[in-house]
Amino acid sequence: MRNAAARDHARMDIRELASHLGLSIGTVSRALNDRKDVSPVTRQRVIDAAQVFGYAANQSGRTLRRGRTGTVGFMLTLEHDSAIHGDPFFMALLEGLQHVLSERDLDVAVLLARKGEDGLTFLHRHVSRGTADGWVLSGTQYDDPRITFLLDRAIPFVALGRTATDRDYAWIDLDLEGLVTQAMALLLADGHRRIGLVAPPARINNSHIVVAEYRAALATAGLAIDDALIHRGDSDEQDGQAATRELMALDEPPSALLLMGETSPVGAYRALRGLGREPGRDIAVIGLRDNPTCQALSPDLTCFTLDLNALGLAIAQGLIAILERKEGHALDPLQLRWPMQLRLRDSHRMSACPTS
Amino acid sequence: MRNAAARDHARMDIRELASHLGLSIGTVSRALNDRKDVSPVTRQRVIDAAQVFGYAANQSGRTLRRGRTGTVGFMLTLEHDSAIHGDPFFMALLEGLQHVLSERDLDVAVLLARKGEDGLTFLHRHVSRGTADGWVLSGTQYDDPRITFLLDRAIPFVALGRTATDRDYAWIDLDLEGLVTQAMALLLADGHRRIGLVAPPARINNSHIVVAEYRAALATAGLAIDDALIHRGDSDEQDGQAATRELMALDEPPSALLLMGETSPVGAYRALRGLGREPGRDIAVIGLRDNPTCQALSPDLTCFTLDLNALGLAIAQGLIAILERKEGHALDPLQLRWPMQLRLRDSHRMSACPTS
DNA sequence: CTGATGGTCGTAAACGTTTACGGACACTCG
DNA sequence: CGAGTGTCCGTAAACGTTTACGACCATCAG
Repeated sequence: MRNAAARDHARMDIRELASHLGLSIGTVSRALNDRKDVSPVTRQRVIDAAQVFGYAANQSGRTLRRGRTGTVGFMLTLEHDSAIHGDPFFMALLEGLQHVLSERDLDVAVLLARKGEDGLTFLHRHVSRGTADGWVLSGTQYDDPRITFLLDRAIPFVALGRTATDRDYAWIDLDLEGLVTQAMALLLADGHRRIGLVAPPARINNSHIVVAEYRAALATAGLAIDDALIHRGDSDEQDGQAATRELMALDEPPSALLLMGETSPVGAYRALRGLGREPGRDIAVIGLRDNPTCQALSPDLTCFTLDLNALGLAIAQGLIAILERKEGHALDPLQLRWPMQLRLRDSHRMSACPTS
Repeated sequence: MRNAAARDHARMDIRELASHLGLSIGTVSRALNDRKDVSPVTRQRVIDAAQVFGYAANQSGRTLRRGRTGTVGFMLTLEHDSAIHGDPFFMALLEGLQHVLSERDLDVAVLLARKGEDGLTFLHRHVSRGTADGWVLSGTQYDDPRITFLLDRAIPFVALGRTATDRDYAWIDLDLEGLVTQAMALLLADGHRRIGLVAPPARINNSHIVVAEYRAALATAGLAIDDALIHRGDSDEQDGQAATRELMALDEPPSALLLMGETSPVGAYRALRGLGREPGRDIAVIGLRDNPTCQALSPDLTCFTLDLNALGLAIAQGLIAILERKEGHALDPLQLRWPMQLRLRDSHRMSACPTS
């Protein structure tokens, strides 16, 4: 027996709400979803009652019927691969995302891969369950099976980072080419001839881009390339420290370091001081990004700045374009290298100018 | 006409899978959900087929029927209130959470409040929609309406941080009492008599706890309390800097600083150096936590350590206990002050011992 | 007065699962 | 041989929505 008074404190039904109002569930639903075929006064009455009773349409019922969830999934594998990941204030990126998506009545859900769960398995599970209407991928690998999986199933998504595939899809990546080019130009102009590069691990796509651009910059300047000056590692603090030690132990150590990991500069500072050398005085250091961690460094780290919030906005807009495209209508996907500005601070200057 | 061949590339149905196998949907469902009344060979056949076709039960259908979502919501308001929040590596906490919940086949979804959306509105929306079976609340305020809301609706949840209510509910909070006591004992033993305190803003519950404990420590030591030495602020870098400047400008500036914000020490270092004073030499500094940001500081910051992963595990276990309790069975809720260890590094030592 | 029109609303059929129930069949035991 | 007992499976009714469809009524033109 369906009786409002007899029911306990469970969540309120649309049926219950309708009976309270003396209306049919159809009318209630139409009123709440802003559809026509409802008189203005009835509509207002329904909205008010929903407000009073704290009713909101059950997500599962609505999703089941509508065929879409109203949710965008942000996939988070808890490996510290991505450049963005380790950053606490990738929160700012989420903020930007949610800001735009809110206007379309979409929610953002950050989904966590389970312990030991492969990224593809994770995505597979959520996609076939229909957890979200669209996806934001982060931490993209050099050869990332998730991309082809989503493309094959025609699931809307935007990837944060490029991969090695030649298929067309939407991605936004940091403009690492421009970034390395700018940094190298600065160091070369300052007279540096031996520049150490600390790059991400080879499984990350960024690694290849960074190294290629580094080589190109040297070649353009007519300088020889010494592979011993190129280090690939986990792009964290520990690796930054180890890499710096390794590079400084060379017969001809570098006079400048370019560190492409978020927290690598912290380790580099530590390693340099362990060797009795002060960054910004004995050696030039350029970092990747002025994340909060690097902002704590002294002397101030010369590095690039990034408006994470704006990046989040762009991702959201790209995803919305895909979600809202018409059926047959093709769409050239968003493919954007996100520019970053070089901020000159203290760590790249040298008291004593190096001689080659 | 329901025809497998005629259907396009949409997600696979349980009906479609069943017809492929020549079984009824009931049997397929039972096989996949590990229920009895299915022969072993049939079960294996179904599982294999699901694997091959990449089938996973639609989340909405399942949730609708079962009455539970299999998801735990982690509520994230993007204000930088909480001590944990601003920390990127609150990721470690999520990792611990997911680790335990995975064993119960639960997923973690971090839900973001919309731009300008009140925390209570956000929670209200998701709870009445039935987004998750249980919730983890972070960034709890001194007087937090979310707590009473969830209690009234009998929704399972664990709060990360205490509030001012006297009702019984499950929470885990940092053991700020022990933390302040330890730090004050250390500083007092070192002969410090004027100790500056940088506390969170008054709307945060922690603020009251910290200040009370600070006062108690001074009283126990038989020292007078100078309210001018107590600063309340946003517990971020900017505020740490401003607070330090302010405290050092007093007629009798403190000889030691106790900073209860995650990134406050960064600002404090900056401010002190701006005044020509070196932390760990001219003044003693103790920070809250060795988060990645503070790990970049030099000299090394004396502060507390926290196993975020273990904290996540504890939260998950507390939540599971609530989710799995029997109907009539009462349960004394988890209420835990999480201990933190003081790590002595360099910033609390002083070359010249202060005289009162 | 009659038929058409338009505005409101109720009815019922989906959406994809899970699960209580019952049926078919094989086997065992008296 | 009959009844009882399992095992395995199919049937159908939920779960809470949205929405196509049709019914009803008032209004209005002819």
